[in-house]
Parts: sequence; C-alpha cells; structure tokens
Amino acid sequence: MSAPLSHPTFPRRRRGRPPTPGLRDRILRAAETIFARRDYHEVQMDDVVEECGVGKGTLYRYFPSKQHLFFAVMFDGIQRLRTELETAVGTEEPPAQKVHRIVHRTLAFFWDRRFFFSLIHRSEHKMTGEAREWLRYRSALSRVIRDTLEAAVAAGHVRAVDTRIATEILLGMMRGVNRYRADGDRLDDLVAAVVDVFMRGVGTRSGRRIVALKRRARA
Amino acid sequence: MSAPLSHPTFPRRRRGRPPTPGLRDRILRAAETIFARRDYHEVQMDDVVEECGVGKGTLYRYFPSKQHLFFAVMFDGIQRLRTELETAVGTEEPPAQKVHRIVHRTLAFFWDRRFFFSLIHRSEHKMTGEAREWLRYRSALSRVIRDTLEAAVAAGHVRAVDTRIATEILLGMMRGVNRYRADGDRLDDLVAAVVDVFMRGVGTRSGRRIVALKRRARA
Amino acid sequence: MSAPLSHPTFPRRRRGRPPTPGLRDRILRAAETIFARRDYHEVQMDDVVEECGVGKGTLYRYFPSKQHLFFAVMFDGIQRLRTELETAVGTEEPPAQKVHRIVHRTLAFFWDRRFFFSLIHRSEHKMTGEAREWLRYRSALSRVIRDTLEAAVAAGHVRAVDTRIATEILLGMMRGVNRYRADGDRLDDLVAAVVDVFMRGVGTRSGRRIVALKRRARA
Amino acid sequence: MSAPLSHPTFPRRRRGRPPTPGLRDRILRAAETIFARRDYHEVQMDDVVEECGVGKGTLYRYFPSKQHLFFAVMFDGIQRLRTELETAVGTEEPPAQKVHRIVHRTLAFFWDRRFFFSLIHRSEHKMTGEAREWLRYRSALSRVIRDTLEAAVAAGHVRAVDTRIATEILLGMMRGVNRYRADGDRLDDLVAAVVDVFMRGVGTRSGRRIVALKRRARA
DNA sequence: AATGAATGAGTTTTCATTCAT
DNA sequence: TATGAATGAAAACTCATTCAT
Repeated sequence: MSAPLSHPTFPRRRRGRPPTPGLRDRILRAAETIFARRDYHEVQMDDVVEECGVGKGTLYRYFPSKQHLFFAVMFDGIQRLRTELETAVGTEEPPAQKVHRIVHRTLAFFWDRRFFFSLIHRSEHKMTGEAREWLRYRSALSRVIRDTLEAAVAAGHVRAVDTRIATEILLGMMRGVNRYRADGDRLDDLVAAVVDVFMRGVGTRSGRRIVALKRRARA
Repeated sequence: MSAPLSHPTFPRRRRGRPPTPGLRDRILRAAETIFARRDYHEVQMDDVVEECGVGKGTLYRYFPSKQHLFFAVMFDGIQRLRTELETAVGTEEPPAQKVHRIVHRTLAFFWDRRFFFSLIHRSEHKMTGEAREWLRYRSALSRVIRDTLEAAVAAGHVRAVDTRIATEILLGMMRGVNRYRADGDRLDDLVAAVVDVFMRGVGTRSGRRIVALKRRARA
Repeated sequence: MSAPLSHPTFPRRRRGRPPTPGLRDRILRAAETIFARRDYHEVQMDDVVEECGVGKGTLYRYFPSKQHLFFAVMFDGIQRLRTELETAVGTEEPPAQKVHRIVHRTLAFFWDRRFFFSLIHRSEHKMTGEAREWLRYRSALSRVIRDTLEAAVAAGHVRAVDTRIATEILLGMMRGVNRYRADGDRLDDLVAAVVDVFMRGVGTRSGRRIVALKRRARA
Repeated sequence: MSAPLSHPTFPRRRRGRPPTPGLRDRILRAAETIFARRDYHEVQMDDVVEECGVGKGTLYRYFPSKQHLFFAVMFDGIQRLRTELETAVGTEEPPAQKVHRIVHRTLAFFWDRRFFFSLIHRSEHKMTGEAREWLRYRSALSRVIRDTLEAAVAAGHVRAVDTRIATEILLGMMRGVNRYRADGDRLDDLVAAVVDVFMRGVGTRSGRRIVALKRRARA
C-alpha cells in the first residue's frame, strides 16, 4: 500500500491512511454556513454532515463535540474578522478615517451572517472553559476597535470618551442596523449611516471634518 | 347592556373549583425569570414548573406549548416596555429630552433581562404565525421611538436622518452597552453615554443644546 | 337545614343535597355512545364529561375510575341484550325458529355499536377482577344462545354438534357480517344470510324445513 | 443492464458500519409478539425495545413512529397469511376442498395471535392514509377467500350465495372459535367444526359430498 | 352533591455521541 | 482513516385522577 523503499522527504511516515488534506477546513466552512443560518440548537450534527458531505464519525474525529465544533467556527470567523480589521487599521491614515474602514469590514462580514452569534449567552452556571475563551476572543476583536478609538482620542479626532463603552456602542449600532435591516437596504448606505452618527457623536470638530472630507471624496 | 336579572358585577357564582387567582401571572413571571436567564432551548418546562411551584399540567392548562409560553412572556414583556415608553413620551417636554427618557426606561427594563431576546431569530423558513406576530410587536415598540425621533426632526432638534435606521441604531447602542457591560457599570452612566453619543450624532445644534442643559440640570 | 320537627314519610332523611335522580343513568348512556364510537384508549374522560354535560367530579363520584365506568357500560349493555334475548327465547316457538329471533335481536343491538367490544382482551397478566367478571357476563349471554341450541338438538332440529362451539360460530358470524358490512347492507338481509348459513350448517332436515317455512311466511 | 465496471453482485463495498443483518426483521418479529399479546395502547415502545434487545434509537431508525411500526407488523403479518392462502389455493383440487385448506391455514396463523387485530377500528374520523391502506390489505386477503368461493359456486359446489357476505361469515366464524376457544380445544377440531358448518351451510349437495369424502379420507 | 381547576406519573420521540466495519 | 449504523439519556406533552370551593 505504501512504497516500502524510501521516503526521503517525510521520514516520520505515519501508519494507516493519511488524513485527507483540507478536510478540517471543509468541515469548518460547511459548519459555518449552517450555524450562520440557524440557531445553535436548531442545527443538528446530521445537517453539518450532510452539508459538507463527510461521515459522522469523521466529524467527531476532527471535533470532539458539537460545542467544540461550534466554538471552532466562531473562533475561526472572529479571528478572520480580526485579521481583516487589523489589516484595515494598519495603515497610515488618520484614525478618524479608520473608523470607516472598520465599520465597512465588520458590516460586510456579518452581512450574510446575521444570526451568527447566538448561544454565546449559554446558561451562566455552566460557564465552561470554552465560553471563557469566547470572551477572550471577543475582547481581542473589540480591542482592535478600541485601540483605534484611543488613537483617535490621542490625535484629537475623538473626544475623551470611555473607549470601552464607545466600542460597545459602535458594535451595537452595527448589529442593530444589520439585524433589523429592511429588504432594500444596501451595505454602503448602512455603513455611511453608522459612521455618520457615530463620528458626529464621539468626534471632535477636527475629527468630524476629516470624516466629512473623506466622504465627499468617496462620492 | 346588562339584563337586570343576572347580576352584572357578580355575574353568576362560578361553579366548581375557582381558578387560583393570579396563577397565570405567577406562571408568566416565573417563566420570564427563567427565560431571561437561559436560552430558549436550555430552558426545560420542568424548570418553569419548579420556579413557580405549580403542577406541569397546570402549566399546560394555561399555555398549550412551550412556544406559546415563551411568546406570551415575550409579548407581555415587550408590551409592558412599550406602555412604559408611551407614558414616558406622552409629556410636553421638547422631543430631544424625550430621547433621554426612552433610553433610561429601556435600559432599566433590560438591565436584568440581558438574555431576554434569544430565539427571535428562529430558522427563517419556518416563519410561524407566532414569529410574525413577534415582528408586529417589535415594530410597535420601535414605532414609539421612531415617532419621537420624527417629532424631534420636525421640531428641528434632530437632523433629517432616516428615522427607521436611526431607531435601529439607538436600539443597537443600548443593546450593546447592556449586553457587554462591565461589572462596575452603573445604569445612569450608560444611559448618559448612549444619549450623549446618539444626540450628538443625530441632533442639530439646538437639539444638542437642549440635551446639554437638561444634563447639567440633572447633575 | 333539615326540618327538625317531623319527617314522617322518609324517617332517615340524608344530610346535604340529595343526589340528582337519574344522573347515574344519564352518565351511563352518554358513556355508551362515546365508547361505542371509539376505542377505550381513544376515549378521554373529558369526552364523556362533555357528552353528558356533567362535571368531572360528579363522574368520579358515580364511577370510581375509567375502567369501572367502561365495564359498567359493558355490563349494562350486555345485560340489556341478554334480557332481550331471554324474552325472545321465552316463547313456545320451535327452537329452530328462535335462532332467527336471536340473530335479529343481536345484530340489531350491535348495528350502532360496531366498535363496542374492544379492550376486552386487556393484557393478560393484569386479569383484574373486572375482566373476570366480564367473562362471566359474556358467558351468561352466550348461555342463552347455547341453551337454545341444546333445546334444538333435543328437539331434533339441530344435529348433535358441540353447542359451545356452535354458539361461538354463530356469534362470530354475526360479528363478521356486522363489523365489515358494506354501506348498502341492510339489517334484515344480513340476518337472513346468517340464519340461512347457520341453520343449513347445523340443522337437521326437519330443522331446516321449519326455518324455511318460517322464512316463506315472513316474505 | 449492469455496467461492466461496477461489479453487479458486490455492487460496491458499502462504506461505514454495515447494517446489522436481519435487524429490521428482528424488530418486526419482536414487535409482533408484543402487539399480539397486548392492545396497541397497552404496548410501550420500551417493551418492544426490551423484547428485541435493540436500542430505542434503532427502533426509530427503522420505523419512524409507533404507528408505523404497528402497521408494518400488521401488513407484514397479513401479507404472509395471504401468501400462504394463495399457495394453499393454487392447486388443482376441487374448490370445495380448498375451503378446508383456507380454514386450516388461517386458524393456524391466528392460533398464537388471538389479540392480533385491535386498533384497526381507530376513530373513524381520522381515517389516516395508513388506515386506508389497512383496508386495502384486508380486502386483498379476503379476496383470496372470496375468489375461491366464487370458483366453488361456478363449479356447482356452493350455492349461489353472496360471496362477499359469505366470506365475512367464514372469517367471523374462524375469529369466534379462536377468540373464545376453551383451554382444551385443539386446532384440528376447530378447523373441522368450522368447515363442517360452513360447507353444509353454503354448499350444494355435491359440494358437501366432496368435503365429506375428503374428511373420511383424512380420518 | 356538584363542579371544574390542579396535579404528576408515564409515554413517545429526538439527537449528540459511540461503535463496528 | 472514514463511514454510517446503533445507542440511550433527556425532554415535551397527556390525561386519569384528586382537590378546593
């Protein structure tokens, strides 16, 4: 079955059938589309199995439980979003403009994931390690936003508000307009609306001016 | 209207064992505390039964299914909140100040109901009649806010923004600060922060001034 | 509450409200129509309650359990049938003709009670006293038929068959034609068919002749 | 018919855990013994599970509900009986003798299934698809008998009776002697009794003679 | 006595997880 | 390794019976 003579590149050849490459990712992706559509408890492992065309045993070989799978999906997604945000933010633009990028990327990410975050509020008493880890991931994400806001404060673009609270306010705004958006709503309009209200709300005179200039340029 | 023979106030000595007075409300209240703590699917009917010290059959006598109970709790709660908001809004104050009242009442309502709204995003394809009714309730609630904003626009306190979107933004802000609030956060501070950002964000110069005056008065 | 002075006619006057006369029978009758339509387990006490317009507590005052009620209905019914059969049989006719009367009365009785006898075969291991009593009632009923057959044997109208088995055969025939009768089937035709086959089957030459004569007379 | 590449007899090494061979039949058999002993509503799925030593989930994997299981048992049983009857009837014997075979096979089949047919008379108003199918099965069974009788009429062994009614009469006779048989009753005696009465009842002179000859031969 | 509300043991069914190829 | 069959603990709901007027 396996060539007995030589295996120069991978000296430590494992026994048995080698793992199908990329299978873990395939599962993860399939699970994401499922979890993004329905609530955690509405999703059945059979659905995931069907969506990604893999055997149930295989699923459990890669993820030891439904919860593990779910959190893996969440972490993966939030990680990707964080990476995107970090990229968006790692430029030389003035901080006030970065807010626009943040809002755009975030809303775009959740555009097709409106129901992505359920379950997070699991019964408090069984705050498992996983749930704690979720909080860590989440705050790593919001950290990116918060840091941007702090830089904006330092640059005099944003008033001296509590950046933690301001971050939650911004995230909440985005969730609100996305979760209950109307059929005709378009991404760019909602982005504009959110940025507009938020930056007027927390910006200084100069911060607001920067955003306004940028907007005019875009249009 | 009432026949003189059958006494209207004591219409007729009801026969059989009379219903335990207030039992329906007791169940509703117990269910609310349970549903507010855990996700719909984590809640078991036995929990509700235990919480309000009533027999399981009785539960089902008043609410024919778990879903019915859940929606009854939701509708009841949202109804109460709407009534509160309508009261808060039915004054002669300038519209800009009403926003403060709205935010205060709403945040106070959800302060102990952080996990109150789950499940609302049930799988879309089984949009049952109940779910549709939920949307009606929800929009009746947001209507109160939206009307206030429109009055504020008319009064020149708020810019000519899309009030539907502005409403979702405001609701989202409140949800955000409440859902992920820190341990030390106090209600009044979060109210102030939300009103501050929102009214600066959407207010006109005069609208902002009114809110600022009021705030100074409160302090 | 009770007149203290004199009660000449009913010296032992009971306390409290006197029982509603005829209530027991009303319940029994209502239960019969219900049980005749549906299987024991399909019938709910609430159905019975509704059918006879009596309170549930009252039902249980007269019959201590669903089983008791059911058996009371059965016994009552079978008793009435037995009485009818005894009347039908207590004439001076030749025995062979009595068979015709038996079949007619029995089929007429079950015509609207096609599903009357279910449950009789309760789980064998819980052969309660009630079930035993049922067997006694049932054999009292079949006894009437069997006696008639024995008289017919003695009279030379019926061959020397095992009358116990012949009785079951006759009862089985009747059940069969009634249970699976077609929509257009009329009582008299089925009676004729059953009597015809049965009497040819067990009758002697003279017995058959008697039945045939009678039939011609009827037509 | 079969592509040469995919081997027809071993079509393709089925993947995953192979179904336990004969499990469906094992369940069906276990369910039959249970349902044959107790009434539908007295039977609990746990009983079936225990009887065939299979997990509850497995039960539901093969039969999606209690009703489905029940009807599967019924259809299976009645099917087998029909096959037996068709075999018994598919000979060159004179029709009158076939009746004897029919009675023998049928009584033998029900000998240990005395309580097999309950529930069939479910509440009429909910004539589900399954119940309708039951009627089809049942009439397919009785059809075999009826056809035999018609052949017997054509052959001059049976009088010109209504064969539909005669069939129900015969089935009813068999049910009666079996359902209320005494402890000492033996199958052959009951078969003889039923055939005797029935064939005398419906037979012509020549039909009776044939049966009588056959009986003497058997003895 | 009569009534209808209240009760909870008991049943069907689901679905995450394990197991045999 | 990958697969799908097998499993059983857990959960919603029913309904005969009891209880408070």
